[in-house]
Amino acid sequence: MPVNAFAVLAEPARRRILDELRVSDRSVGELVAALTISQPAVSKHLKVLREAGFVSSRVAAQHRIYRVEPAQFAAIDEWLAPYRLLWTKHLDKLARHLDETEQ
Amino acid sequence: MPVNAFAVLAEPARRRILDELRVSDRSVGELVAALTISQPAVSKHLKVLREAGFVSSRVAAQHRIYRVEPAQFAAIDEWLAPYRLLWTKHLDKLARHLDETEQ
DNA sequence: CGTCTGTATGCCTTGACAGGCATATTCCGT
DNA sequence: ACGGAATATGCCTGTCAAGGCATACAGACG
Repeated sequence: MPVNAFAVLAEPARRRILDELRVSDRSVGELVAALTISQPAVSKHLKVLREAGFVSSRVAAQHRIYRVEPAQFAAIDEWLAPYRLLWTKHLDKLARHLDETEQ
Repeated sequence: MPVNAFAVLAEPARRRILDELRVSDRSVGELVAALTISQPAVSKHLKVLREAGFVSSRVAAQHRIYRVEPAQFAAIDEWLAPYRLLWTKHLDKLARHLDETEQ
C-alpha cells in the first residue's frame, strides 16, 4: 500500500467516483454530472485517487478520461488476506456447529 | 458496511491494534505496551473499533480482553468484490498477452 | 471500606482535509 | 493569435478527529 489507501477510500465522494469508473471510463465532466459536488472538488478527489494509484488518466482532446487502476485494489486485498483466514475459520466453526445441531 | 469502515481503518494506530488482535486476544494494557501511544488513546481507538464492529470485548476481572470480530472484514471484502473482477480480468489479459508473445 | 490497578471519559489544543469560489492552465476551433 | 470549453490549482473557511492530560469509574484485595 502506497500511502494510506484506506484514508483515500474513506472519503465517500471518492468511492462514488470509483463506482462510476468501475462501470466505464469517464471524463471529469461526466463525473461532475454524476456526483453532486463542484468540478473543482471532483478534480481534487481525482488528484488524490491518482496519486494513490487508484486511477489513471489519459488525454483526449481537451478532455481527461479517467479509469480505474486495479493494482491498488489488489493491495487492499492483500492487507485483508490474513483477516480473511480469520473469518473463513469463523464460518467453518459456524458450519460445524450447525452440522452438529441440525439433526 | 456500518459506518464508514474505511474511515475506521484509515487510522494507522487502529490497524496496528487489529494486527495485534489478529495474533491473539489482548487486554488494553497489552495493547498499550505494544503500541506507542497513551492508554487513553488506545481506549478511544478501541471504542471506535468496537462501535464499528471490528472488535468485541469481554471482561476478565479488572481487565478487558479485546478480540477481532471477523464479520466486518467480510463487509470490506464485499465492497472489494466488484473491483476484484476488474483486476483478475486485468491479470487474465496480462496472462493472455504473455502467452501470445512467449514463443 | 480504603486503596490500588486497569480502563474509560471529558476537556482542550492542534492539525488535516473537504468544499466553495475565483482564477490559472491547456487545448481546441476559427 | 483569440475566444471558449474542459480541467486544474490557490486561497479561505469550517469541521472533525487524534492525542495529551486530568480525572472518573469499576473491580480486586487487603
